[in-house]
Amino acid sequence: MGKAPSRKQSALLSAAAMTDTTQSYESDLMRLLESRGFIHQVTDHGALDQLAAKQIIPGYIGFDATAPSLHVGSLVQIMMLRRLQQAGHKPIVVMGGGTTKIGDPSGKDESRQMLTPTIIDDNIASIRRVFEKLLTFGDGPTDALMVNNDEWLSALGYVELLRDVGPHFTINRMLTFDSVRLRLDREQPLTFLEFNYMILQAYDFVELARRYDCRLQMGGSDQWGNIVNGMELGRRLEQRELFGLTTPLLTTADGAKMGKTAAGAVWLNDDALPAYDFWQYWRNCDDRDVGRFLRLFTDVPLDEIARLEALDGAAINDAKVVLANEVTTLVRGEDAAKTAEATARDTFAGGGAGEDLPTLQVGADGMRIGAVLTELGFTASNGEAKRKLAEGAVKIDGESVSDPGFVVNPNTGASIKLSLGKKRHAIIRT
RNA sequence: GGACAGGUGGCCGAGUGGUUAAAGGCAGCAGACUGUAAAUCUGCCCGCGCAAGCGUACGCUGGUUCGAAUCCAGCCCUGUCCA
Repeated sequence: MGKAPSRKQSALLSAAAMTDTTQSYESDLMRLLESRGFIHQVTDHGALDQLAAKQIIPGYIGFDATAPSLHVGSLVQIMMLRRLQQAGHKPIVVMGGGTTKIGDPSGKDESRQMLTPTIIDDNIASIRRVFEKLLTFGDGPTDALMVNNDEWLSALGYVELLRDVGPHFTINRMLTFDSVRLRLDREQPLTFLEFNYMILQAYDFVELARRYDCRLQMGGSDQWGNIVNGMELGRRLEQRELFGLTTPLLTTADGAKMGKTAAGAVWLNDDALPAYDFWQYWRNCDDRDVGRFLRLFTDVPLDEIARLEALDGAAINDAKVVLANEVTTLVRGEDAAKTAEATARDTFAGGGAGEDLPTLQVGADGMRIGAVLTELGFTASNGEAKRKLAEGAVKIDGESVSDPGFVVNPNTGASIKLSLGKKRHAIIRT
């Protein structure tokens, strides 16, 4: 309650600051990015603004192909490409098929596993499905494009690469990069293989500039070094001015990296995470994150966001519902969002059980409650299930159950609502 | 190739012969309070088993010992310095 005035004040202040910086840009692109909180660092604000004001800029972001789906941690970058297209420019999605064969040292505690080409190709095809929801692909001047850097990287000759690119990198400089230093400081191995990653990544920018007249690379703030490398290499090899822009490193208000929950990563693909869980992820975000997330991850107008994030106390929950609905609609589709919202309403507000809850079929003889919990993924093991039972965290149709011998056995045709804690619910049927 | 330091549970990090399934912290889960928030306090936090109990675990393999994460040997891996 006491916080109310300061929250309102800060909203006003940020609105004022927003107007201020926004007015200093000529291009729709820079105004849009600035006002929605996408800009952390830009290599040359003014020049990029000028260029964006007078021509279509092809810009790219690189993505991993290490898994069949990207997760929420990549959503800022995806949205960045969406904004680029919204502002009338051309987004290029670069899939790191070639670099995935090597592994990226950036901030990783251990070397990435190398994947076979078949797996990488499958991953790329799967990841593409999310991009198709958020970007418009095609052959037009501002249509999105997806390319695999394996196309050019695997064709490179070692001697040629050394001759053309090698002279432009110094080891001294490379050693100063965070991605490298982190590994050295932590006394973790960094192989020559991985060390070369930054060279290949820089080369991507050169190749994209040649092929598509790509002028801009974007990425997370941890990619700044790589981006600058690419720019400089491109400038030297192509005599062309290139730009780099990074997004703020996105952490939740309590400092954690985005996209991790108890159950694991918050995957974007619908076959990797149920829509209900995806929706819940956003619904459960920290109060302090709502406004920022609305600006970054939804197309809700700024004045509406300003209103939503100024809501006080429990009313901020309305803003979280809007956030969950909007993001889920963008990434999973409108139907998924509606069903998830309805389920949440039935379950939390109504105390019932919505249709979108996870469902488990048990046999005619029922199933021991510990096994049910583990089967649902609510607990990791039978032992944990028993602990939760002892803690009184498990409820059947709202009634606490603590007996580990309890057998869940719904009547035929009927269903039982099983809950672990306040947030995790499931439906059990025979 | 040599010298030195080191490899402990998801992570960090104590532990140098027994009451050690292994201190402490972080992360996580649950309970209380709330608003499906944050903060705070409390409990839990290897697996199997209703339970008694059993099985695994301190880089790997052997050995010493009634008993080892702890001692010994060999090996593997990492770091720093030297060549």
